[in-house]
Amino acid sequence: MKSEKISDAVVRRLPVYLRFLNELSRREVPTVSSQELGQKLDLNPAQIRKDLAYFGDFGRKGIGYDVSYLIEKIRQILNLDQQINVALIGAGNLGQALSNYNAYLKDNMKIVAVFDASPHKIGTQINNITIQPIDELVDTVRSNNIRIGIITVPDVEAQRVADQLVAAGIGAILNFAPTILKVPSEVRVHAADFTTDLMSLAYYLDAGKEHTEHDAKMAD
Amino acid sequence: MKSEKISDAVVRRLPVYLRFLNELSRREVPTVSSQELGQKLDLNPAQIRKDLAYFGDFGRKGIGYDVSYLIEKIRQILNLDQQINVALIGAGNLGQALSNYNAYLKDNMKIVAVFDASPHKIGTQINNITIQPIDELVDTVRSNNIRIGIITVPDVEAQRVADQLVAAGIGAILNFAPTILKVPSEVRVHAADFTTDLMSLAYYLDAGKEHTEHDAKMAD
DNA sequence: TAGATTGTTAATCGATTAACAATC
DNA sequence: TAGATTGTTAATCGATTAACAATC
Repeated sequence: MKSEKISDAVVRRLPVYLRFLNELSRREVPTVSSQELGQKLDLNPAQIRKDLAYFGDFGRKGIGYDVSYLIEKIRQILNLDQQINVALIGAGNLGQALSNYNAYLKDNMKIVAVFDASPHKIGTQINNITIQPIDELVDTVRSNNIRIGIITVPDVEAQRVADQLVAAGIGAILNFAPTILKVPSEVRVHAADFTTDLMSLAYYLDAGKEHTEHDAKMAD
Repeated sequence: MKSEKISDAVVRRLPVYLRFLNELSRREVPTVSSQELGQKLDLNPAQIRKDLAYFGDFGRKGIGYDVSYLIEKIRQILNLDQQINVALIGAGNLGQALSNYNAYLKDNMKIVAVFDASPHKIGTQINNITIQPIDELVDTVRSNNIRIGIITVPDVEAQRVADQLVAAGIGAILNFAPTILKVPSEVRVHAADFTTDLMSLAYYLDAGKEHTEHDAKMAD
């Protein structure tokens, strides 16, 4: 066990490992090598070994990694050995869709509160959770030990919601709004806006279209 | 204009620039410096200048970047000076939520077809688009010049859908299913699974909880 | 034992940042 | 002109990959 600084790139790969290990576990595969993992996950085996070695010596030379043991360890690393309570702010289409993933959010993550600004949504239920007004956000986050907030409100409201999450002592935010949130450095933010993803994908499309780069302002 | 290889990191920042530039344009701000951009977007100004300089000399020394001109240029770089047709496969909750973003997808990206496997969804409308059976995917993608596919089907079906998109000649895929898709190297895939994001965020939560690392298996 | 595979060091590769001459 | 800001080179920083001794 080192105490180097772990990079974000490493942390982002851990859930990917976990997901595949869970599948192996379901199939009752007892051990797996870094080579096998690398092949399935499109990663370099050396990278996988290095990633895991940051946190401990989980493997056995000549054998590989014990699937159940590695699952247990990664869950510990990701704090998923305890229940992590999550709040969802914004009960529009996207928010409702995400709240349905509660079932998928095994591994101890759970959306336990949903907030919305719209008066006619407040009080209604969504997946057995009663939608609360945003005024109640700070109190509810505090009293329910909510550690992560998912922002699915419109663009212009995102920063205000983030401010309230911060005020309530949130640890991390997953932001689906297309805005750069300003938060204190101890609060982790991940951008999850899919329109940005789509636009960057468009860049790679020219393969099929011959890269026609004629000078439009030639006549000058 | 260089012809170096442009890294994915650079390409992913371009839509972020574009988004903020569009806002400046709306506010009728005529020019912007790399310093201002950097401050608003939490990026190093030198990085912004370098990113843009890969594609051309868009700025003016002593002045900064002309907002409208830079918007035009970034849109060209991202192929958004033409309409990019997008298909959505999987009309569940998440798929429906995303299809509502069509309005947001200014900048010339448009979901033009929606597919689903479920017989009782086929034929119904979603945002004025008739849901088609997945059998029709290959033909529709080809005949409508669809370049990007968004996968919102369940886990186990994702690879099959990806195979069909590839067969139809798709250029890029945005994958919301928690699977590593195997596709030929000329097809670009972005993972957009939010459960993975959430799990990696959980890693950063220990700040508040004192990192209690007691050996559970001491008595041995 | 022989074969396999880890953990880790060293080498490589790539991305970010600093610094500054050029110039508007 | 003086001040501001670009484009770009060089320096730094960080992440990935190769290689291999240790060892199951």
